[in-house]
Amino acid sequence: MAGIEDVARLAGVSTATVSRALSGKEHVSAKARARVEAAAAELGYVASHTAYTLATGRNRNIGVVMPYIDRWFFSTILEAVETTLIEAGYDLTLYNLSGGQGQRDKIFNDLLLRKRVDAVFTAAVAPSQSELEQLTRMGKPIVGVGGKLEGARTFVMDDTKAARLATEHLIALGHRRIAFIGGTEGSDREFRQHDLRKNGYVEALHTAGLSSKTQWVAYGDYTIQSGYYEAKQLLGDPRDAPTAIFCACDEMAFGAIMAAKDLGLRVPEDISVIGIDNHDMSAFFELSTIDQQVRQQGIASAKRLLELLEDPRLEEHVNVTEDLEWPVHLVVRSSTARPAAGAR
Amino acid sequence: MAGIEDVARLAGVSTATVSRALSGKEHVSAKARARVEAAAAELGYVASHTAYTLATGRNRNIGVVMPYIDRWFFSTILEAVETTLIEAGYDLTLYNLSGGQGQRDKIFNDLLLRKRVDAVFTAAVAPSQSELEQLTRMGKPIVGVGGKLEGARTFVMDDTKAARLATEHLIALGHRRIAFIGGTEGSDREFRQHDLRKNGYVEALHTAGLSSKTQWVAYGDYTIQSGYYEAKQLLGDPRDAPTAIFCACDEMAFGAIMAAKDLGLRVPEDISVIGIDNHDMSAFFELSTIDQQVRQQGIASAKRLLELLEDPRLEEHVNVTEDLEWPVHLVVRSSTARPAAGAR
DNA sequence: CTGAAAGCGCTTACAG
DNA sequence: CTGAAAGCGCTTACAG
Repeated sequence: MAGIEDVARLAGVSTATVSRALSGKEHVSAKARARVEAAAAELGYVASHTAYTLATGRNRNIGVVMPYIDRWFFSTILEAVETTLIEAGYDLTLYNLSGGQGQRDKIFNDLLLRKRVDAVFTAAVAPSQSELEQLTRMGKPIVGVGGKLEGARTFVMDDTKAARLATEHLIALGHRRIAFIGGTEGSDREFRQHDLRKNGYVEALHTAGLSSKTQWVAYGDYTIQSGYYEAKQLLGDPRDAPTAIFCACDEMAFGAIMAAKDLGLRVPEDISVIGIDNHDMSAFFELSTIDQQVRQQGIASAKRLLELLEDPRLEEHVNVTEDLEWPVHLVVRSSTARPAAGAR
Repeated sequence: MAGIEDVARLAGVSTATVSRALSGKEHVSAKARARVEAAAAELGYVASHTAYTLATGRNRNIGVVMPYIDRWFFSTILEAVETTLIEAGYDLTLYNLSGGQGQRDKIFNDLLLRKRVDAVFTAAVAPSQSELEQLTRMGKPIVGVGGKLEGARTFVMDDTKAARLATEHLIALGHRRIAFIGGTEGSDREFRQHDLRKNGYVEALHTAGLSSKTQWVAYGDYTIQSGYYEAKQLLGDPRDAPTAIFCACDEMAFGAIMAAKDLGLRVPEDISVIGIDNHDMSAFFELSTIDQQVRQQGIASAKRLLELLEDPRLEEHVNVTEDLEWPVHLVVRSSTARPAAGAR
C-alpha cells in the first residue's frame, strides 16, 4: 500500500509538499504539483482518511439516526440525505433504533461520541437533554426532520396545519360526516404526531361548526393494513357511516380506498378519502393528499447541515433552537368530491 | 475532552495500562483495573476511535453498497444488516448508487479504499473485476446478496428455481394458460434477474408440455403500478386471457390483484395470482408466493461477514467464490386455486 | 503486572 | 514555494 512517503520519494519532494499538492492547497509550484500528481497516479495512492482525521479532527462523516429504515418516510429521507452527502464528499454512518433502549444508549453515549462523526442527522428521533448537551459540548451540530427539537435545528411541517387543511378541503366540498384514522394516542415514538394531526382535524370541524363524534375517530398504525381494517369498520356501520375519511398518512388512505372498493362503495362518489404525505404511490391511487415533499425535505436539511459544518464560527452556536417550518401543499386528485345528495 | 493521558494521570498509572484495562486485555491487576475504570467514569472518557484505527488498522466499520434504499428488498436487507452489525459493535457506512456511474466510480475507487471500512457488503451490485481485485489486495472481504459474484461470497436464492416452483404450483392446480409479468429483458442493473425468472417460468411450462405464448409475457418494472397496468392488459384481452398470472415479485402481484378486482374479476375464482418474495404485505393481500426470507438473508450474510473478519487466517482467502444457495419455500395463501371449469 | 517509547499516516504552523 | 518536525490519540512489542 503506497503511503505519502512513497509518493514524496518518487516525486522528489517532501511529504508536506505532497500533502499540500494533493489537497489542492496554495503555495505549491505548478511543477511540484505536476510531479506529485504523476507520482500519486503511478502508485495508485489513496490518502488514509483515518490519518487525515487524526491530524485535522475532521471526519467528513455524518451520523444518521432513525427509528426505522424500512418505512416509506424514512427510506425516502435516507436516500435523499445520502445522495446529498455523497455529492459533498461526506460519508454517512447509519444508526437505526429498532434495537430498543439498550441499543439507543449505546448509540448516543458511545458511538456518536467516539469522534467518528462531525454532525448528527435525526429523523423523528428526539435526543434527550443530556444527549444533546454532550453532542453540543463536542461541537457536533444536529439537524432533524419529523418533529421539532428543543435546542437544535429542525425542518418540520406543521402537523396540525396539514391536518386542518385536509379536513377543510372535505368540509369545503360539503362533507359533514368526516372520520379520522390516526395513529396511537400519545405515542408515535418520540413525537406526538398523532395528537397534532388529530387536533388539526378537530379544530377544522369546530371552526365549521361541526362536531367530531368519537365513533368517527379510529386508531391505526400508519400501515395499509390498519387503514384497510379501520376504514371497513367505519364504512360498515349501518347507522352512522361517514361520507369522507381523512387518514393521517397516505398508506392508511390506500388501505381505506381498498376497503371501500371491497365493500362495493365507489370512491369518490360514495366516499371521499384524503391523506397526508404525497407518497410515491398516491398518484396511482388517485389520492388527494397533503404534499410534504419528503425528498426535498431530506435534501434541504442535509444541505443545512453541510452549511453549518462549513461555518467557521460554528462553535459560537453549535446547537440552537431553529424551527424551519416546512411548507405543505394540498394536492387534489380523484379520491375526493362533493358527497352524493342523498348522503348528507 | 478527556484523553487517555488524563485518565492515566488521575488513576496514577501509565497510558499503556489504561489502554489494556479499558479494552479488557490480560495482564492488568484487579486494583489497577478498578482505578482506571473509576477514573474513566469520572472523566466521562470515551476512547477516540480514529486513534484506535490508526494504531491497529481495524475500523470496525462495514461499507454497504446498494443501488436503491427506498425499495422494499433493499430497505429490508439494510435494516437487518444494520441491526446485526450494531449488535456486534460494528458501524455501517452506507453507499447508494443512485447517482450514476460517476458516483459509482467515486465510491469504489476512492471511498471504499480510504481504509475506512474493513469489509464490503453488496446487495444486487456486482463489483467489476478490477474493483474486486483492489479490495482483495487491501484485504477487505466482500459478501453479497441479490446475485452471484464471481470471486466473492454470496447468499442468493436460485431465481430460476423459484420461478419454476411458482409456475409448477399453478400447473399442478390445473392451469394451462399462465402469464408472466417480469422486469426488463437483460436489465435489472447488474444481474439478469428478469431473465433467470423468465427462464424458470418457461422451463416449467415446457416440462409440462405447455407452450409460452409471447402475448402472455409482459414487462413491468417491479412496482405495484406496473403490475397493475400489465395485468389489466393481459386480463382485458377478449380472446386469449390467461387463467393465472405469475409475477416476478410480490409488489407486481399486488398490482395484478387490484387490476383483477377493478375489472370485476374474482381472485382466485376467475384468476389466480402468485409472486416471489413474501413481502410484508403479502399476507394482507392473501397472496400465494415464494418466500425468500429477506430479513433472515440479511442477518445470515452479515453474520458471515463478521465471521470472516474474525478469522485470523483471513488473508489466505480474502475473497474466494462461495455461492451459498439461499433456500426458497412455497407459501400458499388464497390468491391461487384451481381454474374454474369453464375457463380451461 | 507495568511503563517508556515507537509507530500508525497524515497535516500544518514555523523557519527558511 | 518548500522542508523538518511536532502533533493528532491511541496500541503494543519490548524490557523490566
